[in-house]
Amino acid sequence: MSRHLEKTYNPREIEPKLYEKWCENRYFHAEVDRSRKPFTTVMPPPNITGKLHMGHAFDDTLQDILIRYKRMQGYNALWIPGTDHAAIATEVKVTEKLKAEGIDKKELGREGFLARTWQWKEEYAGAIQSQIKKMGLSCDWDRERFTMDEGCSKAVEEVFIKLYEEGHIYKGSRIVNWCPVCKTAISDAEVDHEEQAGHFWHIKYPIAGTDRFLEIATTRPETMLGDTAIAVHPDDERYVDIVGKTAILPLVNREIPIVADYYVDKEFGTGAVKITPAHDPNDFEVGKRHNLPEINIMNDDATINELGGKYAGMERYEARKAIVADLEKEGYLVKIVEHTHSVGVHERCKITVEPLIKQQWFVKMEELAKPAIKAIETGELKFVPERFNKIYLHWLENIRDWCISRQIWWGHRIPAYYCDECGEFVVARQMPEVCPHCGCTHFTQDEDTLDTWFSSALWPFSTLGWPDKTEDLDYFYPTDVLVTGYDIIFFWVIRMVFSGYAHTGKSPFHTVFIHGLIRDSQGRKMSKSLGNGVDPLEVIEKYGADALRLTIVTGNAPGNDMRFYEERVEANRNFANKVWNASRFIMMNMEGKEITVPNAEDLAAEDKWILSKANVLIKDVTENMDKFELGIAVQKVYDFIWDEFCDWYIEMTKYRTYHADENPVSANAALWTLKTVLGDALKLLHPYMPFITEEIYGALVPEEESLMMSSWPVYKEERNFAKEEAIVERMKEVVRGVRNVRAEMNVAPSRKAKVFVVSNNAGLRDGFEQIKLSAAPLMSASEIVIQDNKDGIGEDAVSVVATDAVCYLPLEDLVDFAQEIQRLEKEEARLEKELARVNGMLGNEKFISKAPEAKINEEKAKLEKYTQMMERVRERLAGLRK
RNA sequence: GGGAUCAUAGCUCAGCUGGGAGAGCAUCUGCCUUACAAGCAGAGGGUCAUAGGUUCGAGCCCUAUUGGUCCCACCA
Repeated sequence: MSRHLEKTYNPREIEPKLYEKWCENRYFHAEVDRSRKPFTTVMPPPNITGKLHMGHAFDDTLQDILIRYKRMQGYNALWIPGTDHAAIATEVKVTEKLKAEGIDKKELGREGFLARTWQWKEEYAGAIQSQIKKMGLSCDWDRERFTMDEGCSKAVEEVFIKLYEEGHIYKGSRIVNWCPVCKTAISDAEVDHEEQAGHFWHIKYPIAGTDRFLEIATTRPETMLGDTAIAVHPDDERYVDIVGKTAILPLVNREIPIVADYYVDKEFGTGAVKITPAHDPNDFEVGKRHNLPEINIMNDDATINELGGKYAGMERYEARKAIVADLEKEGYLVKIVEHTHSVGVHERCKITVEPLIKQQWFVKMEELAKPAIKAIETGELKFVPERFNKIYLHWLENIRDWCISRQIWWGHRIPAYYCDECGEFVVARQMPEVCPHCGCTHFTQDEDTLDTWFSSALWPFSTLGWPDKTEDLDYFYPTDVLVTGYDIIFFWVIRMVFSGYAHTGKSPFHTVFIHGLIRDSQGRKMSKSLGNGVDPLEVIEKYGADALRLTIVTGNAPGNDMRFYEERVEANRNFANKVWNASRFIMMNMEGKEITVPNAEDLAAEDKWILSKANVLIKDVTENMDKFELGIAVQKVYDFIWDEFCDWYIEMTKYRTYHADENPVSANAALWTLKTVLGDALKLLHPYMPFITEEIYGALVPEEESLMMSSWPVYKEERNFAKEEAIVERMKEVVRGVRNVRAEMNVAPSRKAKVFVVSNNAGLRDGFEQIKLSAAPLMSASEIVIQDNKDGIGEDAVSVVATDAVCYLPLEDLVDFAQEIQRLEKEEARLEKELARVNGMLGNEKFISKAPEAKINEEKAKLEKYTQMMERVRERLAGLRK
């Protein structure tokens, strides 16, 4: 007995109810079960800085589709959810919030600030969790994690110590990207480059002991305060004689050497470069080669420090102005040239970063990168789409050391302890008791915290219990697929892969499934400042989560960006409604009936046809999903349900179900087929539209506990019905032809007419005979008469030519002869074109000799079919023209 | 400077390993046919950016060009 479905599909009511049921039954939960194969995915942990946006909805929907699919296939599917502490990003947000409350972060102190941030974390992680639930994501809530929870923190500490002990982590003074607003060092990956209009200031430096000058050009004149040399190319004839001499730094009056270095490009500018080792990464290198002093002229907030003489205390751009003015006044400024160049900005606050020399902690990357590179070559790791292999490899092959220390409070504090006496440090799990260097017993922990990506890099195994050797880790790790956007390959994917190899000896996943970004309808990135972001929750509220999910995963190629259109969500909501109503109709017909499995011979041709179609669909969809072609897969299900199943099959069952008393066996066969095919279609659709499919399935198959826990349909050889498929396809041609004629002649559907089908193919006539009652309503036929001759068909009947058959509509009083001739002439022209094409191919000797035989036979069959059709059309035309 | 990617119907985009140009939306026509007007049945609309090449056959493969987007890179 089926349960009733409500009259209208109402996602708002259904969705939360089902999600609750899934959770209550713990369907999302996975435990170690050695009898089954695991399928594991970790959710890229969203930052606790705010609500989820469309990008998350996209990313998470893709994962949910994969997880639900694999779960139905019988895998022990585990999807670990969680959130990321997002070090700097969160610290900035909390600081802003405090500021709005009139609280200065420093007043609160480290402990107080962290307490407030944990409060913030609770609030936002909760909001994120409820959003995830709204989207229907089937992640294992019993295993929800946070990058700063106890286990993850332990993993971070373990990794830091291990890498330090192995010599992969070092502390050193290097040029780092310094954010003067966040007042912390950041990694290269956190710097965005922006093209900015700027200037080249050409400045002349006097050469000591001569009356000559050396002209240089710079985009950052204020850095001259820290110049410690001028460099020229060793082979530059213009400057050969002055290498080894010194120049006088204008305004500062410091004598600086003129050195020769291959770094300088002879062709560029004047061929002479000012060297500021403390404020430029290249100059830093040059400085090392020539043992130049490093003069840091800036404070942490990018104001000039005491080494900047009269400019001390000025903000960097203020100082720039003042210096340029002074240079001009004193005659050192040669010229100013307009120049656009790329400027590094901090991705979080968009402030221009300042390269500065700082004591920081670094991860030495060269060795660690090697296995991650090899992983692609050996195929242990692959990207989908494949083109992202290159991007990944290019970055790894040119990797630089990773600056991991941050001068902020929110994050994992570096486990290094400094002796209060001698200043030496010890890297350890706990504060040491005695200093190995001086024997002192007082220590202070390093104030710095780690880059937020340091902990996310461990996510695939820290969430499974690493560094402990847990059962979970042994069973679920390595994970299978990682789904993420191309924008964080560098930040995250690469770091997970090398971390996986370094700490577990394995790649943390075998496949990285990369997707693009969601943009607004004009193709712009969704952003807060533009106010063009679309809130997934609002869309869900209006159209339901299923419609949103379907929209997100269709209509774009893997790895490409997609534009978001509300119209598309609406169209998909309409599809949901279509599925709902079709199901409702089927269940209405099933009402009160005991449906039994029919004998094969009781199945009508149309039953076999749709079963056959569904069977192929199952195979295709499974193949597509295995290749991560999720959009293609669901498009096929969509087309099948709407076109084949609803528009053809359901329509064809109406006669039999409406006249069940005439032939109960046939009616049962129809109902059974309806139920079976709908059931399979719901299964195929379930990963994409979990809510509506679960709700319907519950009513359709109440004896089963849940659709999400049911098994994925499989292709069955015995469901191939080629003969019946062919007959129904022929009948569809007839129906289309008749409909066409009626439409063109403006005959109302209410006006039923007799249809004659004439064919000299006995098998086809027999097949048509069996399905004519089912097909009649589709063409508003009062009766379909099938015969092998034209007896009883008036000369003025309109004819439609189909493969192997002609059908006639005696529409005497409705037909305009001239119009009918025109119609047939159009048909004749179409066939002529087709024949020309086929004849062209078959008449081509090269085609015959080189094309595969199957293709040739295919074309030969077409030739025969079109020739026959042409004969009939011409015959008919001749008759009409008489 | 290097690399990726895109250019297909009015709009947004599919088109898997080469084998008769597709979808959704929009437009037009006709239908309240007892599951669905969030629907049904039809129609119009494309030199697949340009030029070569490979092939029996190219939207698809190769080369070049044009135009857009993006990523990477230390050019002072």
